[in-house]
Amino acid sequence: MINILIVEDEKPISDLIKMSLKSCGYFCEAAFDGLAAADMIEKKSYDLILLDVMIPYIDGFELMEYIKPLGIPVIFITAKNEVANRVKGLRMGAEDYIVKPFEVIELQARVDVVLRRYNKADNILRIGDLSIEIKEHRVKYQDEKIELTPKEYDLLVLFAQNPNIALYRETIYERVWGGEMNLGSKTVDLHVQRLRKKVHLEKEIKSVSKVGYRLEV
Amino acid sequence: MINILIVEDEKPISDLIKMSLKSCGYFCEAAFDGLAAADMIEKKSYDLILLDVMIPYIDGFELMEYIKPLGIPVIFITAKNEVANRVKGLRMGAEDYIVKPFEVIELQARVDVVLRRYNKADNILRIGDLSIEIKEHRVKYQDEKIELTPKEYDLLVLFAQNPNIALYRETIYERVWGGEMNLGSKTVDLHVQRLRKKVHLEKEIKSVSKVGYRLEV
DNA sequence: AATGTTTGATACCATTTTGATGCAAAAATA
DNA sequence: TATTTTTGCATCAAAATGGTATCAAACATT
Repeated sequence: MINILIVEDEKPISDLIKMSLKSCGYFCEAAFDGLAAADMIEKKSYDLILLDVMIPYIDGFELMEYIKPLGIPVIFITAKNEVANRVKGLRMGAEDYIVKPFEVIELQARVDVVLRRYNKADNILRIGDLSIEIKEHRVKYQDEKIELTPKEYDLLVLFAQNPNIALYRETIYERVWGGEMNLGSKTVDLHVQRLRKKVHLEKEIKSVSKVGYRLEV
Repeated sequence: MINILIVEDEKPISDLIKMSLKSCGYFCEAAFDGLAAADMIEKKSYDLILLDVMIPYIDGFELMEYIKPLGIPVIFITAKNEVANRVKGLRMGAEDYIVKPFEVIELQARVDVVLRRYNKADNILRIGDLSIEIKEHRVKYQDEKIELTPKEYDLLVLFAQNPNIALYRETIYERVWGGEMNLGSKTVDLHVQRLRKKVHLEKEIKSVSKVGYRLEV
């Protein structure tokens, strides 16, 4: 779950952002001044911070200095006429900025881009203690690397992308191997067995009689 | 020297950009339509492309598809009322966009940010005891100079700029050699072997079965 | 032209990946 | 419960893949 902190003193704007990002599946929290924001950042690690420059107590730039060493990406929120602030923000290491008033869809696109850049957005799939890093093409079970063969990896990604859905053998074959499955082939079964063991999902990958398999999470 | 390509059909704007980036120490070239741009990109490798969407012959989005596999960052240039285009550009993988008419200083800031992000500005890349001095085009292993051939060097830089990312053989070929890889060619493998030995990254450059290679740091 | 370097094709080997087979185990069904 | 169907799993051989040595063409340098 991706955590975004919105630091913005104008409540209507803060609410608008929160709503629109929630609708993209992100979890958001709001701070209405710099002090509150600093507190929240200390307590919890966020994946992204949306930061207005003109906020009470501690301004956005000061807060930025504090955030920078943490390596959390920041998108500045600035008013239309604040070119100098925008530039300053970028030079200070902000990933991006957005100008008030903004189109919601554009905000979403920018957030997606920054998260993608930081490998936060859908790059990591999780199933319990198992994590699949897509770009890295790497699978870990509690920080311990697991070596998978290409077919096993593809199969695992397919399950991870379709949790709780019963997948027909034919569907699995088509998606992982491509093309039609020979009638009576046990290729899929075989690979499921091997995968189950390697990634400790013996319980979770259930067989569905007559159909195929389902990953339960 | 950093090379920037400006793809923009309005001459005054193109000139303005060129002048302002030159004053920042960047080397700039201009293309006034999509076709010309495609030609230039083929001939030479740029560090950054500024791309207007509305250009003759081949539009910016099409061109973007072509640039994408090359791994060259793109900043879109859009008109004020083209929100949809901006969003589309970002979703297609643009690093950023800038809205016409823009403040010169802001353009400079954005260019700097993108270059920094791609480690183009930042001169020394490090992988353990290995250091790559980009400007000097020099590689050292614990102060001892290592002689690399041009292809080996490019390959190493590609890995260094994409640590922990699994790179497909096809991607590697496109980025280092340019153009399509012949099916079944072992050119990439061969160069990876030679590079591994020369720079003592036998352990770190891992092969990813059926995919390609990943530099682990 | 002669030399050395860079590059990529080819062939070969070791290793890994793969899927077929047969049978045991489990589950579904009568 | 008995029977049938389906799934789990060990074994093994074929196929695919990556690593390596060799070699010749392309290229630059003298």
